[in-house]
This record gives sequence, structure tokens and C-alpha cells, in this order.
Amino acid sequence: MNWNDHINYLELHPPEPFSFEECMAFLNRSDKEILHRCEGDHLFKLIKIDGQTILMKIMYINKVIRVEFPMGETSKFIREKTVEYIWEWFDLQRDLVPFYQLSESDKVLKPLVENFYGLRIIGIPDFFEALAWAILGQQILLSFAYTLKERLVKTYGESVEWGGETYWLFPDASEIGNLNVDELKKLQLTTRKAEYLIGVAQAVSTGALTKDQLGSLTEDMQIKSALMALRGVGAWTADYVMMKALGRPSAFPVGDAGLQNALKQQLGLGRKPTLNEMNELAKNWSGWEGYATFYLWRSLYEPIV
DNA sequence: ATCCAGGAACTGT
DNA sequence: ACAGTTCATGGA
Repeated sequence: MNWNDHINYLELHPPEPFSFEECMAFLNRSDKEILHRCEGDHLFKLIKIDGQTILMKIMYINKVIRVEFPMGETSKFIREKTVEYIWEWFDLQRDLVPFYQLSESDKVLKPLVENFYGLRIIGIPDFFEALAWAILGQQILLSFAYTLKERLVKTYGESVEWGGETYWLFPDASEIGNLNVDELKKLQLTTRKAEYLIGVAQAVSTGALTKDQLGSLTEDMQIKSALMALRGVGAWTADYVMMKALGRPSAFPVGDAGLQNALKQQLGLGRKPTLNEMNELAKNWSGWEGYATFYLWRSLYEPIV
């Protein structure tokens, strides 16, 4: 992690290729998102470090990511953790060169990489949030998934006011693990989603399942099996979490409906590609299936012209 | 109205 | 292993 400490801000030096604009375009994809806020070129996000809520104001100036602390946090420890958080959030430890090399000879990826050059997988560093978001998003429209997330966060999450805006934290697993199904159904989660979410929350809050423990496993399949042992976590959810929270660029949520639609569009098919066709295409993406998926998702809300 | 959505568990074979 | 069914609701 390459960064400098200044009195009133931090400077992070991301490795090339990196495009803050492309990452912001992804972050700004829904106006119903309440866990961060895009205001022009500035990005605001509240995080919790060592029991303290920290508001970050992030901008990009002369190839440098500048992070300010509007609420005035200064401890050395918090600054280090903030850098770690952003590094993980924007996947800055990744060397994208191999991905871009294999994309050159790939008819699907080549135009995507040219259009969204410098985009990195925007992760969800909070492991429980990633699991919960995946469960909320199962088999419903993304817009409704955002509605459910908003209700969950505003009902059970912590918040801070600053500059006339409210900033939210995703609820702790321990908070959600102590709820019962009926309480979540009031937010219009289905019975299933409520059961899944509570079960997963309990697994996380008791430490039966931890990010560190899963991250220490070397094989993707080991992680995937451990995740799928949870009720409500199938192959798609496991791959999604590996992609967004565990930094596995090879995770491939192959059954994903959005992925199918994106491929249909990119390939000019009159129908959705079959599972076999997608696996055939993905043979050329070996090790980077998650990145290919992320770029394809990106193409959905801003088609290549 | 009808169909599907960034699926998963359950059931029957 | 594999296909068919159920869940369950908002949006187009």
C-alpha cells in the first residue's frame, strides 16, 4: 500500500491501471444506495474502526486518491485502517495487467476493457454485509433489493449526521442474529429471506464463519463449500461473496441473470446464452472470471455505443 | 394480466 | 445427479 500521511488528509497512490471515474460510475449506479454517497466528484462513506464511526470524504486529484476526515479523526491507527479499507474496497492490490492481456484476444472482453478501462471490482469489505446483500438480491429486481436494504439499514443500522446529511452503517451481524422472522417480514422480506438472513447473521456473529478463516483457505472450492454449508447460500451467493468480500477474482457466479443478459447483448444473440455456452466462453477467462463478470455487469447500466 | 427478477430449498425420480 | 416445483413480490 503506497500512501502518505498529511495533517488534514491522506494521499493514496493507486497502481495503474486505475480509473477513479469508472469506479465512481459504478458506485453511483443507484440513487437508492445509502451506504455511500456520491456528490459530484466526491465520495462519502461512513465506516467503523475500533468502535469509532469515521466519515471519509474521498476525491481524486492528479492521480492521487485524497481522503479527508470531515468529522476530524486523526489517530494514526485509524488512518492506517482507513487506507486498508479503501485499498480493499477498490481492489487496489490487484495487478490488472494479466486480465487486460487475456482480454485482448477475447471478443467479449476486448470492447468492455476499452470502454471501462481502469475499472476495478468494487468490493464489500464488510463480510456480513456482502452475505446479506447477496441474500437480499436473490431472485428479485435490483431496485427492490435496494429498498429492502434501505429498510434494513434504517431500522437496525447506526447513523451519524454531518453537514445536513445522514450517513449509515450496515447493521452488525449480532443485531440481525437476535431478530425473529416476523420482525424482518415487517420490512417485506419473504419468510425465506428472513430465515436465511438470521441464520447467516448468527453464523457470523458467533464466529462459526469468519472472513479471516475463509480467506486463509487456498482453494476457491474450499471457500465455496464452507459458504454453501449455510442455509440460503447457494452457488450464486457463494461466488458473489467470494468476488465482493474475499478478493477472489476467479469466483464466477455463472448462473447470474444479469450476466446472461449482458452476454446476450455483447454477443448480439437473440436469446440468453445457455450455461454451457457461458462456461465455454469463460474458459478463456481462467483466473479472472469474477473480473469478466464485473465488467459485464458494468455494461448493463451503460451499454457500449 | 403475465412474466421475470443479480436463486435456493425442497420434492420426487 | 437431475429436473420440476415452491416460495413470494415489485416492476415493466
